[in-house]
Amino acid sequence: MVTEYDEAAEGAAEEGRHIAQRREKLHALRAEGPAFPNDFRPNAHTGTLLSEHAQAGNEELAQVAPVRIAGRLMSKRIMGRASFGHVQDGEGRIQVFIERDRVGPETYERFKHWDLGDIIGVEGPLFRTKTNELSVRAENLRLLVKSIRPLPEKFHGLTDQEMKYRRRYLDLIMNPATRALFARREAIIAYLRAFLLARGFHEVETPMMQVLPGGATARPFVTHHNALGIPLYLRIAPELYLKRLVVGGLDRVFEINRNFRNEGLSTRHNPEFTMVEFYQAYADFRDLMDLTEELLRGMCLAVLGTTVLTYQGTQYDFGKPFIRMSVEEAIRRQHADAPADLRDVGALRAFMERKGIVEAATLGAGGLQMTIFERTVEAALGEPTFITAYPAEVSPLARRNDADPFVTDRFEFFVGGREIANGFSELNDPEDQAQRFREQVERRGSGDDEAMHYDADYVEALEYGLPPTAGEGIGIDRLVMLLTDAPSIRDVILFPHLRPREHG
RNA sequence: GGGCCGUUAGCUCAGUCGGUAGAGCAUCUGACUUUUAAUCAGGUGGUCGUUGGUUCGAUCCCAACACGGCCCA
Repeated sequence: MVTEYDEAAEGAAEEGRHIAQRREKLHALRAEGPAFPNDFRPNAHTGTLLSEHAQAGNEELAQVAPVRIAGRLMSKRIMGRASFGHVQDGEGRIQVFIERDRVGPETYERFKHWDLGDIIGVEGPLFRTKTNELSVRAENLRLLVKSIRPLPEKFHGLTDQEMKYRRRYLDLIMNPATRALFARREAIIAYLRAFLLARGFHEVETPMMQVLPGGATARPFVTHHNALGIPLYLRIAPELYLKRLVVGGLDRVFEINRNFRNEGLSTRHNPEFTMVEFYQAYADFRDLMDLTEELLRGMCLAVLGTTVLTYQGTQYDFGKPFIRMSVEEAIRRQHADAPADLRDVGALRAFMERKGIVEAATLGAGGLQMTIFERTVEAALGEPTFITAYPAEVSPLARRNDADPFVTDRFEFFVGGREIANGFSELNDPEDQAQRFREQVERRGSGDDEAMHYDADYVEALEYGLPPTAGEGIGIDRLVMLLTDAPSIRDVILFPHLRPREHG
């Protein structure tokens, strides 16, 4: 039986000698006065100090006013009546030099019993040591927070993947690379937001809890609203709400937020993931391909400083024009022996049998094409590539192509064999939309629990008139993986979902 | 869902061809006023993932389970 994670019980069971010793030190502190003071105000950060005084020698440093820094004690080297240590704050770490005769014997004695991980405040002038390291010569020294749990070992740090994910704070304390990765994630999202705002898009928030889950084909999470006595679904996509806003006259909208899909956990899937979706009226899927190309190229340049990125040992060039080809073209390019008629169900099934691809019996030609594409083509799409002309059968919200109604005006964007974005000219014909929903409901009836529901409220909105619009979604986590060379989606999500730990 | 690998001290790991375990760091005591994985001397610390089985005896062999990692679907 899965029991709720009992932190207190687990903590007590884990407490060994180290924690007991530190607890005793904390109890001693309590006896002396407030053990968790909050009156120390640093006036500097380590990273800034290090960069501002990178060139300064001791003569220049003598002219600089004393600094006050605060942070975690990460190393401690006691050499009799003087000691060195490193203090780490949000920007990095700086060395502090502590002399008994300067801070006084009482403070010095206390310092000797502080532990790695304790949060301290240090005040004093900057100087350079014999080995030329910029350091703070402590004049005042205070313990601000007693840490009662020991940090991971200082040299190897924290390498256990599970613990990095479960106790991300430790990962952030111990591994500067983790902090750098999430800083880059922040920069990517900031760039994206600035890019869209600069082009007149409005940032909005739409419901995360929905009466009908829609906008994508995926299984939702279900929750329950007590007062209303109804089930509510965590959204699988914001799409249908964003398009309602376009009906309402917000011609350009976007939302950056979480979606929830009830799927397995893997290096590429987290049940909640971050997407940006944006909609632009009076534009089509081609306009969005151009926009996407500009966005990603600019983002690479801004975030990486280059348009050539390396992911897991392979280079991808975002500087040259992205490849564009249709689904059918891509299948033909991959398979010299592909059927002459890629829309003939019999021919497709025969082909799949030859290739050993198993598919659901209910699929039509479009669905079969997509199965072939997903199983055999996707992984081979290395360089930045737009795949276009997706079958209408698998694109229930996309506008049909005027010349070829078998396909829709839709694209997906791939790099390194992975789907990063999905966009299309929106279906704004309410009668066609109603028909597509009916087909989805039929599919749902025959056992496809990822198929969509009939959203009458959305169809009604379309009946007021949705301007010709193009929309797109970009998976932020996968994009961040790409731009940070992260092998797992868990590396780019601060608190990825893991199976809860059982105990007892 | 399937395959492979892993789980030993707070952390990083070694090890036992079956006889209840070691190192480094951390921690504790002592020495040391420019060190930086500080150094030197001494000490403490483990139900070896869980549950069963085999055995005189299991951390080691076997099975199941749990959790994680990688690969595949």
